[in-house]
Order: sequence, then structure tokens, then C-alpha cells
Amino acid sequence: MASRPHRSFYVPQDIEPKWQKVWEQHGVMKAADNSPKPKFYDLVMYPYPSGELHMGHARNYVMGDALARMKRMQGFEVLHPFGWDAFGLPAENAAMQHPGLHPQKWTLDNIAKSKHDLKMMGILYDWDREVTSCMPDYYRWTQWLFLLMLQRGLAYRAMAPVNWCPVDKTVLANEQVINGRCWRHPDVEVEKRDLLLDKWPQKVRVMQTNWIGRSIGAEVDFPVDGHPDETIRIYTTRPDTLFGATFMVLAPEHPLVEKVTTEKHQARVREYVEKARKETEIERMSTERDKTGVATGAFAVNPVNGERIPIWVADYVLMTYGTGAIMAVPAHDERDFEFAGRYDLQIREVIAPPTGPRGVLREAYLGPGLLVNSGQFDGLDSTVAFERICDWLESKGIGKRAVKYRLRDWLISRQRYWGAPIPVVYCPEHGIVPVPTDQLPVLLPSEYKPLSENPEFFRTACPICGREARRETDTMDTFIDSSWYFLRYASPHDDREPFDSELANHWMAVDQYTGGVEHAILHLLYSRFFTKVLHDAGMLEASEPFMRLFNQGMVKRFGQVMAKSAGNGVSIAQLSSEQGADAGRVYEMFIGPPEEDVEWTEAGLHGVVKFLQRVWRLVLEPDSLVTEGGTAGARVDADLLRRRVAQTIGRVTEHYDELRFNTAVAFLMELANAMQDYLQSGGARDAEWDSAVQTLVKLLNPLAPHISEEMWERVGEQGLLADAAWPAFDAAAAAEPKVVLVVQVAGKLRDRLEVDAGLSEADATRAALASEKVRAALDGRGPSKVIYVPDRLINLVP
RNA sequence: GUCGGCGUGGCGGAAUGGCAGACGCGCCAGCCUUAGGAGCUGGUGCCCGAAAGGGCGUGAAGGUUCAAAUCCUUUCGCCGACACCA
Repeated sequence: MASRPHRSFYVPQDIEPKWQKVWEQHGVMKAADNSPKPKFYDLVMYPYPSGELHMGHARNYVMGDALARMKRMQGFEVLHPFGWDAFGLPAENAAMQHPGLHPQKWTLDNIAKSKHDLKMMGILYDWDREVTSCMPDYYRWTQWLFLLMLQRGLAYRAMAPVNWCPVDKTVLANEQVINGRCWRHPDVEVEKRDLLLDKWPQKVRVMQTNWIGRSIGAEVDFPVDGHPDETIRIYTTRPDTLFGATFMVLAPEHPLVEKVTTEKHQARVREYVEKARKETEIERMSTERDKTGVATGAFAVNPVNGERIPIWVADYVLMTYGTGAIMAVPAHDERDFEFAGRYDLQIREVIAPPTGPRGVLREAYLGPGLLVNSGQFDGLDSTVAFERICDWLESKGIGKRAVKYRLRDWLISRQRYWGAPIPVVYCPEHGIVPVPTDQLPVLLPSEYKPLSENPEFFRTACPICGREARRETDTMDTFIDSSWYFLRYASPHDDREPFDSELANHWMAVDQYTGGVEHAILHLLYSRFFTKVLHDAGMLEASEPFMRLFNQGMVKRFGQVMAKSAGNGVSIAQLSSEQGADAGRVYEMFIGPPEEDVEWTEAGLHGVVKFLQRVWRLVLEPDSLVTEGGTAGARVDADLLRRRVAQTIGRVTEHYDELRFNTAVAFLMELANAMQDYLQSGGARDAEWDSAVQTLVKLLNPLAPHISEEMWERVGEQGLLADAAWPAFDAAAAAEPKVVLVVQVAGKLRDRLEVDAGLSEADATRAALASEKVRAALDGRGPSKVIYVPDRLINLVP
């Protein structure tokens, strides 16, 4: 057809590599340390380099990139760095499966592949700041920080020997010792948490709170009858129920078990303890299981009333929490109640519920109430009694208030090759000697075999006396590596210290941290812990590392999370050669709410491809969209177009800022629709149109950087779009002169009226009453009440 | 078991007290085309009705309110975390 307008087609393969090269040449995402602009630290969790990336990985990187690009255009100096959590088990597994393959080679190859994939997606980072945790210039400082913790008394080596042998049946073995060298978490930052973490997902805050497990109670010493030198120290959160303690329970590993057990009970207790020791942690922790235990034959004395109560051993009491011993109050504790029922132990009510019958309890009563059977404390409210009894215990010196945490010690050592060596030496003379910091890094030997089998590695000289000594042959948990990488980005090449305090103070805290919820507890808690320690050590001003945290949802396909192992990943190379990186980027943002898991479908991707093609035509070939004799869905004149453009600027900017990309894309589509209607309405290609085009292209840029950059060039704009200024929101230009006022009668929709914006209530009421439909609905009854929400709704209540 | 989140068209979802279903997919009709997994135009929650119009509708039941997808109570279902922490 001769009259058919010339069309140029959008071919992503022609433009994407071109712009990727240009951005790299221009150093678009390089962050300047000395910029006068306000800083914005935009961080995505650095990944474990497991191989090629696919679109399941890409989602949070696109989010981070889109935010970084917008913030740059808004005039921020953006730090958007990337790195690799490069130590870890999969590298060793790969090496074991492919003899001759070194974990380092596997890791570095994967990094190269992944880096290439990220660039193909048009995701920009300041690669000059790339951090790779398995390289000596990084783990040197991981080791340095370990020594700092050690020096500050936050890391220790348990003194008892490590017990590897399950054949060893020594009852006295100490649970904590098995773990060897541990971190001790200090009693932490819980108080300030809610104040500082208000921009964290509630879910993560709750998870961390539960994990830390702070509880308030008291420790009380119970004398042991017939053993004047021994007392059993228990921890309870219910000191108000002290008079209801009718027996004691020791954990099977408790050191006093052996001492107090009477001759007669010796055999049964030993048998029970041995059985408990053989069971796995998981078996023991199961709530499903019936509680079991044995009596020791010994008795303790309840210090409040002098009563003799039997001492039992039961595995529902854990040596690792509290003091490893409890006073059992069956009337007011579910677990003790169950145990007492099973072994026919006494149950004594000491808290009376405010309502309901007293006397025989069918289940433990856990709530508050008035104290009974409690001597001088009878009649007190249980919350008051809590404090009074604590006071009394403290005045008598037999107990005190105590706060406990559920946190376990952080076991950092791994009996593995592919990790950062723990920088410690064992000297026969001087014991544990930290490697002096000027001798760091303790290099991981290049030969791939266990460090404990590598004499060249572990044979060394004691840093103090120079005599022969042995290096620690365990490596550090990779969580240590990732607990401070965000600080290293501030000065990634610093060879004098882990990070330059001045630069770290400039960039920290991270303004936006984006990553998977699977790190909600460990990684985030450890990072907060490191930050706290470095703050206390005077190296860092920030006391919290991450201002705003976001957990993106996962990308699924065929009902399963995209994964190499599931074989359902959409590869970046394939996407790039078919629909293009931009389409993939926009699609993953449009696909659903950013925090929700989403299902990738070809149809959905296709919809986005169509959208990009339509934008291309709108911007570059608007004539091709004007149908002969075609009509617009809605008349869009220049004024309306101008308002739509202004409104879109406001809405898209706000939604990008809040990472609500799915709705932001919808707004861009609406603008494109309005522009199309404008053309169909016979709108001129004038300044108004040009401004709409320019705005659409700019707003699209963070999500679809290649196509928008190409269109920017083709319409003759100067300079890189990536460097252009973000459009400013003009509230006056966005204001609608006329609004649709919804008219309700008794809460039911009866009419819609187009009225001037900002109408007074009197005028609105008059307009509403002028409506036939409204009068019919009122049926002669005058409105006795009018609710008016300006520019939105008026409700007439008869 | 405890805690938390979520339940809206055929589908993904939008609306966080004020027009339910934005935007997109799919579907239907028309136009264009040698052709179309292309493009353009219009329609599309359900029910009654030829239409005008009306009624119903956000897992279920109840409540608060002039007004509820949104707040409260109970309940069902799905997902996630924790799981004897004294």
C-alpha cells in the first residue's frame, strides 16, 4: 500500500550492546568520593557466584539499578557497587565432582560469567569497587576484623578439649565445648531497634526479635538437701510462682546430676542421660514428643518456704539455655504440667485466675491473677508479686533479677579448605596467639587439600617466642566475610586498613538495601553486630548499617522457583537475543508486587514487548499510529495531555522511590495510552507533544535504559539520557480544573457530576440536589446530613 | 502448637476508610492484511432486562461507620517463620 507510512522497527539486539558500551566508556555509574552532591548508597546483597545468572536472580538487581539510575538523574551521588560472596561450600563440591578443578578457578570463572550477564542486562555498577571475598586483599581484612573481635573479648576459644568421639560416654561432656571456638554475642542492641529499623519490613524485625529471644526473669539458688556445699541455680521468668515449685528438673548434661544422684537411682539416671546424649538435637527439640525423665532420689529445698522437693532429670530442659536447671511449677507451666501428670508429681496452684473456679486444674493456668498459697505474698497481684519476690530474693542474697537471650554462640569455624583461614597460632609455650596484624593475610595455600593435612601451611613459628607452633587449620564461616563487605565498598583498595573511616562515614549508612528474605536473620544480624562493634571501637559513626531494607519476592516458572537445578531458569543470554534485556527488566517489574513471589510467563513478557514497541512508535513514528478515520477512546487535547504528563511525573517518581515498580509501569502505560489518544484526537505534533515524549522517555529510562537512550538520541536530544535531569513534579500543572463528584444517597451511588474542582460544600449540595436521579432516590426526603469529601464524593443522608 | 502474612474477574494484579476491578494478559466483535502468534478501533465482574435501568459482588459469618476489599470479632483456606527457651 503506497500510503503506508515508513516504519522503523525496534530491534533490541541492535541497540542494547551499543549503549552498554557507551555507558561503560562514560563511567556512568562511577561514584565520586568527593562529590558535593548528596550521597545515596544503593546496595543489593552480593551473591554467591554459583554460575550463570538467570532472570530469577535478576529481579533485585534490576530494582537496585532502576533506583540507582533515578537517584543519579535526581542529582544524587550514587554508590551502587557489586561484589561476590566467593568463599563457600559449592566451590568445593564442584571441585570434588571434577577432579583437578580448583575451587578458586571454579569461583572466578563463575564470577566472570555472572559479571557478563549483569552487563548484558544493562545493570550498571561501579566495577572499580568490586569486592571478592575469596581474594587475599579482601580476606586479609576479614582476618584483621576477626582479631579485633578477639582483642575486644568478643571471640574466645573454649578451654576444654574438643570431643569428636561419639564413643566417649563421659556424662560430664559440656555441650558448649563441642562447638570449639565461638563468638559470643554480647547483650545487644535490642532497645533501640524499633527506633532505628522503622524502614525494615515488620516480618524481618519480628524474626530478629524472636531469634534474639530476650526474656526477663530471675535466677534463684536452691540448696540441695544433704549437700551443704551445693546449690542448684535456676532461671525462671515467673518468680511470682516460686511457692508453686513442687519439683526441680536438671538437664541431662547438668554437672550436678552426677553429684546429687543417690546410690539407689544411679543406674537409671546414667542410662537416661546416655540415651539423651545419643539423640540428635532435632529429636530432642521436638514438641510432639512425650516428656520423659527420671528421679535422682535427691531433694532440693525451696528457699521461700523450706519445703523439700524432688530433683528430676529430664531432657525437656536444655543445658544451652538459662542455667540448665529449672524449678518446675506445674500449675502454671504447660510443660511442667504435662511432666507432673505423667509422673504423678504434686501440682499446687499459686496464682488464682481473676474469674472462674479455683482448685483442681485441668490445665496449667498461664495468665495473671492473685497469689494464693504463697505465704507473706498472698493476695498480691502476680505482676506486683513478680517485683516483690525479686526484691525479697535479692535482699536475702539467694537470687537476683536476670535477662536471658535465646541467642546461641556463633560458631564460626569450618573444617573446610575454601574459606578465610582463622589467623591464630597455637604455641606450646604461649597457647593461643593471634597472628600479628602486620603478618596478615594468612594466605590460603594454593594446593587444594584440607589445611590440617598441609604441613607447609600449619607449621609455623610462634609470633611471640619464635619456637615451632601450629596454625589453626579451620577456616571462617562465610557469614563473617559478608558481615562487613558493605564497608569495604567505601575504600575497596585500601591496603592499610579494612576501610577508610572517613570514606565509610561519608557513604554509610546504606540508604537502600535490597535482597532475599532468606538472609533476614543471620546475615543481617551479624552485619548489625559488626557495625555495632566497629562503632564501639571508634572506627565508624553509624551504629546501624542499613537504613531501609527491602526483601524482594522470588521469580517462579512452572510453579517452582527459578533455579538451575529445577531447569526452569530463563537465561539472560536467551532473553537478550530474543525479546531483549529491556523487555525482561520491565516485565519483572510489572509482573507483580515487588515483595511477592511472581510467576514468569511468556504471555506476560510478550505484553511488555508490545508496550515497548508501542512506545517506540509513539516517539519515533507517531504517524504510524494515526488510523485513517480512526477515533480515539477518549478525546485528549493539549491541556489534558499536559496534565497527564505532570501527573505521571508525580506518580511514577513516588512509586519508584518506594520500589513499587509494578504500579509505576502501569502509570507509564497510561501515559502512553493518553498520548495515543491525543494523536487519534488529531493533536498536533507541537511543543506539548514534544514535552510528553521527552517525559515518557525519561521516566522509562530507569527500567528500560537501552531503548530510552536510543530514542533520546534519535529524537535529537543532546548528551546521555542517563545523565539528564529527572523531570520535576509541578503540582499546579497536574491539577485538574474539573473533577467527577460521586453523589451518594444513604451511602449508595446514585449519580456522578462533573464539577469545578474545589467546590464548596454548599455548592456541591446544590449541584447534587439538582440531579434527577438524586431527587428520585431521596424521594421527597430532605437530606438531614451531608458528608462532603471535596473533589471526590458527596453523601446525602435522608 | 505459637507468631506473622495473604485470600479481589477466566488469569497476574490495582485501590489501605470515599466511584471495586487501574494497568496488563486472555477472550469477543469490527477494521486492515495474500497471510498473521503483527497492527488499529471498540467491548469484556456476575445476574435480571430488547433497552433504559436495576440488583448482587473483594474466602465465610457478624460488628463499627453516613460510607468497609480496607478497621474490629469469630471462622475457614493457603503460604512463611519459629518450635519444650523455663
